[in-house]
Amino acid sequence: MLKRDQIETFFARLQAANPAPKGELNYVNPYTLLVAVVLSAQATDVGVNKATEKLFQRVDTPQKMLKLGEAGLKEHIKTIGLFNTKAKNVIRLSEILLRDFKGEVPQDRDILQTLPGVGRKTANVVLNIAFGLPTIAVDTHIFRVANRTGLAPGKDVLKVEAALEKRVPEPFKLHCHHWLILHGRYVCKARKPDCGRCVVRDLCQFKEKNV
DNA sequence: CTCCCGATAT
DNA sequence: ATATCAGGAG
Repeated sequence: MLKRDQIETFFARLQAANPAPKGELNYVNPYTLLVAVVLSAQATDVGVNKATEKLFQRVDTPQKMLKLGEAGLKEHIKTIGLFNTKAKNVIRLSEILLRDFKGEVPQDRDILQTLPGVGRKTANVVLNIAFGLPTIAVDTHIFRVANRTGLAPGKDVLKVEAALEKRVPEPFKLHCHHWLILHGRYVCKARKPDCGRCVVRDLCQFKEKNV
């Protein structure tokens, strides 16, 4: 496990490498962000953006989504994996938002998690990105980076989230999600980690460091 | 733990 | 050919 001063250095370097980190999923408002994140499960952001580009031009509210309908939605997202269940979830989720929340996205994690297709990770992303809260969403990339480096080891995503919550210094909390995910996607990759270009290589506890 | 399930990288 | 991709539900 990394020490406190090492963690400070860790994030200071990621911040220096990427001062204004942003996610790579496209959206136009909290609702479309929620939909985009639901669609992004086990899919690449590039693939999701390709499908949502046309979709969000026409559909950016729960009302319009219900007007489009499940069949219409599937037509838009059929290139995304797991599209059948995702389409069902988005339609049902939109019905609930419209009926119980005046068509708006609740700013509450427990409520968000009651929506179909929305788990803890998706809820945390929406709270962080759409509403600016310092929640830490642990996806596949962050789980891998946290464990590999020794930043915040844990056997499951909940434990990693708790460890990050404890160990990430306050000034870095708001954007740590983006720094970690981008680092995981482009440098600390699942298959072939690019340790040669890693800015925290000297701190990292990964045993099989590549050249 | 299994199922969902297309596109992309390796 | 196969592992992986901004996971969640039964």
